[in-house]
Amino acid sequence: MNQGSSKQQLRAQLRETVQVAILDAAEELIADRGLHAAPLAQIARRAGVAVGTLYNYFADREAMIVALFENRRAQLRPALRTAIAAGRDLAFEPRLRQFVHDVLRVFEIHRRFIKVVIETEHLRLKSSTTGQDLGKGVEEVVEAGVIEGVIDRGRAELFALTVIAALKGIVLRRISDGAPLLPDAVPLIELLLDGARSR
Amino acid sequence: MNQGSSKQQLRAQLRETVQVAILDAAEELIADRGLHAAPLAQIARRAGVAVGTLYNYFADREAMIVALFENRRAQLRPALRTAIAAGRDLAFEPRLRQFVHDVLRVFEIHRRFIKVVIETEHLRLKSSTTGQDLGKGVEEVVEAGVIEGVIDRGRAELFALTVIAALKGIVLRRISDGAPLLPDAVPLIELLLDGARSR
Amino acid sequence: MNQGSSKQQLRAQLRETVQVAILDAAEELIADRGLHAAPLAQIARRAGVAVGTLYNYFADREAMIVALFENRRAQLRPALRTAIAAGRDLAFEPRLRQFVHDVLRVFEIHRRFIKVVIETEHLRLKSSTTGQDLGKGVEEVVEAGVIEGVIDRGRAELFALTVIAALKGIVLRRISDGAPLLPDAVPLIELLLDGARSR
Amino acid sequence: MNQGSSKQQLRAQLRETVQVAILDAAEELIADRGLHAAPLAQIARRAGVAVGTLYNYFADREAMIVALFENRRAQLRPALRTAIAAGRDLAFEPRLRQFVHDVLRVFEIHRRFIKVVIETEHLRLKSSTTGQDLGKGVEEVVEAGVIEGVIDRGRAELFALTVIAALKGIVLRRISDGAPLLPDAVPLIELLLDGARSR
DNA sequence: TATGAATGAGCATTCATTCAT
DNA sequence: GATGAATGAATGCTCATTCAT
Repeated sequence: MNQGSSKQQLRAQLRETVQVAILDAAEELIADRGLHAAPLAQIARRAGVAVGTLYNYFADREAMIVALFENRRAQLRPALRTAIAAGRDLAFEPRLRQFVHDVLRVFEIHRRFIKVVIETEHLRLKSSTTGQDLGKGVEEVVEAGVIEGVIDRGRAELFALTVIAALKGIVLRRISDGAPLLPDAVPLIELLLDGARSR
Repeated sequence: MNQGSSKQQLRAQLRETVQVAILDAAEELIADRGLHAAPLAQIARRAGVAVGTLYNYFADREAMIVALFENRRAQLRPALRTAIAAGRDLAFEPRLRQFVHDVLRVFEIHRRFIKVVIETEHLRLKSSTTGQDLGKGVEEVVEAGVIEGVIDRGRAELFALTVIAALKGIVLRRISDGAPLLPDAVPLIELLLDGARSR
Repeated sequence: MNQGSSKQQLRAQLRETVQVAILDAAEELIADRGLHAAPLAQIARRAGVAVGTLYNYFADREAMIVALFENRRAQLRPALRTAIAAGRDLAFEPRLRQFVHDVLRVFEIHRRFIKVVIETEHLRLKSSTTGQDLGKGVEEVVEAGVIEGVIDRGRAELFALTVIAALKGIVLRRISDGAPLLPDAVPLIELLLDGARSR
Repeated sequence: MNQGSSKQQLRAQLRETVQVAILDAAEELIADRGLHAAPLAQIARRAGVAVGTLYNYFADREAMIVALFENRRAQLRPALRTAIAAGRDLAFEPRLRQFVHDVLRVFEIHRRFIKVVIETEHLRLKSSTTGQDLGKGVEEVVEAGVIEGVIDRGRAELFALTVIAALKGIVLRRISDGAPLLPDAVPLIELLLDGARSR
């Protein structure tokens, strides 16, 4: 077997490594201080490179942010799609359970980025579509619930909105507390399906 | 009776008028474009004063933002407190209904500022306490529900979190759609208390 | 008589003064070192203002350059137009003499800027039209010579080209030598009309 | 005879080839966009080499420019010298004709570089001596005219200046129009010797 | 007090130069 | 020698803040 790597491969790997370091640094800073408090100088320092190096990887600051969102999305989207598709054969309730569970599991892996996504949502960055991906997923599942007759069509929109908002709110809180996300999956579903009244 | 105003009073009124204009302009710009896209020059222009004038009213930009948040809070807080206090004699369910209704009514009046509050929450501005005020209110009501036995203590935190998140999410959506907030009050309460399952 | 100036007038005068200082500084630096060796920091220093101040007068560097060219042109163009119009009643030869004389007199007053114009001509700045103004003038005069029968139509273009080139070349040389421009007027005309052969 | 090339010779040839490619690329870019709009990265790309390679051939950017000017001058200068020397036995008028004709013929071959030379003349690059070479030639020829009594000594400088300026102006125009240079040789000489007046 | 011009620190970006492979 | 990524100084530009009038 060819265990060695060609010079080109080595270069490409090195490039990859540096790019990953830059995007990680950017994500970290943005998550910690916000998109507008993450100057390139700091990103470069945290990534361990010079400022000019950033421009060997991205055309400009915006392109770097776009790359960050697209890179993360490339990891998140398939998982979200799988989460949506996974329960397609299930009845509404188990499907919703499954979906929320899967979503939180994915979000857990990308905590830092999820924080960034939620906190920058109001900026309506064109490259930030993860929020929409989540929205689509919830809507699809809810629509299944409507068709199945479990959810009133008239209440579907509000329900979807609430699911999305609750997910974001809880995730944000847990992330800021350094707490895990998954434990909230089951109680949240029960709350949303059966209501808060104890029986 | 002294119907006239002393020169001092006139001065004070003028000051008040200008300050209000400045804070309104700031709020408007921040709501429209974000905290970091609201330069003092634009705020001054929109307020109809010169840049230098801003510094006769506020020590610096941050102080102006603080003043904006405190000014609005001064209007919101009493209303929120009233909303909390109002239902103190009611049972949990009607109290929650009342509370959510009152909150949305207050938020409706301050749509623009509420947008600002929610969208800047992640910046953890020390002066921004409206979110906490809301949180406190929800927690107090929920606590009443726990004491009354309607809400399980173990689920209280999640329930409170969900109520808060749902309120924020729905309010943000309605504001961005230009839709009124109040129509969501009743359905939301029903959803949260009884669950999404149609019966 | 009102010898005093209103506050506004004073402000406007001050503004004018500063703007003139900036454009002069820019012209000086560009004349000395070239358009691409005149950083805003140096222009500001030479004008005795801070860098930021430049932006109170011009939108950006390019706008400043444009303003420089337009300001100078506003002074040069009328003089060139007058130079062209002045000899309209004269026969070709005296008209050409008059024209060249007038042109050199105007150029003498704006030596520094003329240097800039000639040396930046190849950059084809949209705002730099003085070269064209001169070209138009020469062509008009030459056309009069053609109509009068003094100049062959077939040689008119080359003659115009040569007049323009000679003017630029001589002017540039005299400016770089610190010599006056006018003394060349008469000999140049004689050379161009009668040829170099001594008789 | 040794018809083959040693390894060293091959190396030297390769070096030569690459250097030529680099200088050509530099000349092309500078002619098209100007000295200050020709970054090394673009020169390298156009030459088909990596940026770092440039530094194996030239100490730095300036040295590269110097090399470009010296390389071209090495081709131009002999031709100019020949042009000057060629007419040494001729009378002034035919000598001037010959000279201008020869100069334009040489310039035709090096259009691109001549454009660069004329347009960068005001930068007074130490390495750019082609303009001086031309000047020397014109002066020598004119001096012959003075000695021969055809040109007044008092008008010699102006005549020389005008010849040089006219040559540059016409050449620049023809190059920018994509027109050939030689057709202007005869009419230009007639104009300069006999004047513009048609007889 | 109101005004708006002046200031300069901070930021994004470019590009000649260096250097490890 | 060739490569191209890394470097950081230089530059244009923004904007909160200061200050003379």
